[in-house]
Amino acid sequence: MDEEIAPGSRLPQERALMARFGASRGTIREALKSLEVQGLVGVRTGPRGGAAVTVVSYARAMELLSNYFYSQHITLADIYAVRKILEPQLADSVVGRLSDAHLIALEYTVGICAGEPLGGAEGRRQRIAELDFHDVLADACPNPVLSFYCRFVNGLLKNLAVCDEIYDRPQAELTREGHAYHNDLLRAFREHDRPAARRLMREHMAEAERLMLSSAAKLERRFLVLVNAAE
Amino acid sequence: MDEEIAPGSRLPQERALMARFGASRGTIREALKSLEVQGLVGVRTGPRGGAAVTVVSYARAMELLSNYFYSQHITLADIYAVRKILEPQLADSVVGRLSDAHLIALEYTVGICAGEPLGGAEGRRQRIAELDFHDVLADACPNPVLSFYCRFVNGLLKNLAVCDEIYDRPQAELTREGHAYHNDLLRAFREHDRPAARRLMREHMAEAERLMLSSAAKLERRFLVLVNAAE
DNA sequence: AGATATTTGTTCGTATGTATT
DNA sequence: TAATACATACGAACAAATATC
Repeated sequence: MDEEIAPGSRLPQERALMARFGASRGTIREALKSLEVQGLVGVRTGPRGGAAVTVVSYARAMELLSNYFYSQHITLADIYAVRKILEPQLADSVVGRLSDAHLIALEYTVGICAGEPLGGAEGRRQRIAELDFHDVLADACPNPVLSFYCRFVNGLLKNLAVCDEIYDRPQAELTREGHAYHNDLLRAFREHDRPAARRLMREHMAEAERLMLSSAAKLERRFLVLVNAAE
Repeated sequence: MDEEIAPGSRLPQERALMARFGASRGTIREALKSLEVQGLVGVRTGPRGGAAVTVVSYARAMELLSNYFYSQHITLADIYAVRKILEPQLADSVVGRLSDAHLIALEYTVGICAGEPLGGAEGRRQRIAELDFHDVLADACPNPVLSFYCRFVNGLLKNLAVCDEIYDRPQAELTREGHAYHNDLLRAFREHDRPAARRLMREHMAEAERLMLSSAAKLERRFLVLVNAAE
């Protein structure tokens, strides 16, 4: 029973499925398409092709769940209300569990954010790298639910329209504060200092929330000025 | 632009889509199937039928995300690590925001769990009602991310195999404690007592975690005894 | 490297079922 | 009840991709 749904195991080819279910090609293909969209199977052409059971990837889960949130109005305050409580728990959970590869990946993202605060496309790369730091932690987290929840909010911050506008302009304080906190967190992880990791992350999130909300408010005011000027 | 993706707006019929994209019926239908599985459109037959844009429902999002977690090994400890931090925040966020309908729904679930602790199918209904209490809170939560995160872990607790085994046997302490906490929470919500709501929920989750982990450990021991006896 | 066989991908024409009017 | 409009399903054929020899 378990072997039947083991990743990598292959489904019968279309012709066999047609015979098995007494359905036409089109119907079988629609069913396979459904499974494919859900990320449950992958389909290849050619000899030894066909549908094979796959593990649903994080990327696919993220895409599908994003569709749900598309119709919900999400604010920066909503996101940070969640991050403020999840991220300290995440930091706690990875203490003593970071491999050398994880530490190198963390260092790499810190390095990208080391220089001067930048705007435009370069600044955006800095912001993404900051979020990648947190993605690495989620990657090392042994709790699958906590890990997904954290990565998903990171994804929201990478894609949200409001954030794009903020990321477009240089964020001096945000960049400096973020870099300092990530450095301190890295040290805490190296020294297996669980209380410090938790505390630093809590402060980091509180500061990030403050600065992001402040930037968003500035943009809002600029927008209102433009609207008033147009009237 | 916005009106084009407004829920309820209808897509061109299949024949029109065939002309628009220069594709055959089968190809168009596979594309529509993809959108349908993602919960983005609903398709009806008959006159005034065809594909219409829909809002992705919570139920669909839950199903699709469940596929992702199917391949991840989730423990009760994982779930409660998340619930312990999310639910107090949820309780806080709904203070002063519960409608009469919400309060009635909460009362209803509390009523189901009022009697003697039961096992089997009846006991399972009690456990589900306990989780429905938390679902109502999520329903009233103004933060879409927090709301979904809480409801999803509730869904995990409703479906997890380990939980089914626990729910099958009468859980005296779990039932009594849960009923008491839900009653106290209800009072805190009525009195708009934010600190009390947060504190009660924190204690409630800590107790629930303790009792659930203890029950799971008992089942584990019983299982081991059976295995040893069989050898 | 190239020919070949295998399997999915796409198309067309047609027939059937179903909901609205 | 009958007519209409639309999705749903079928089957045969051809095109494209890909592994194997």
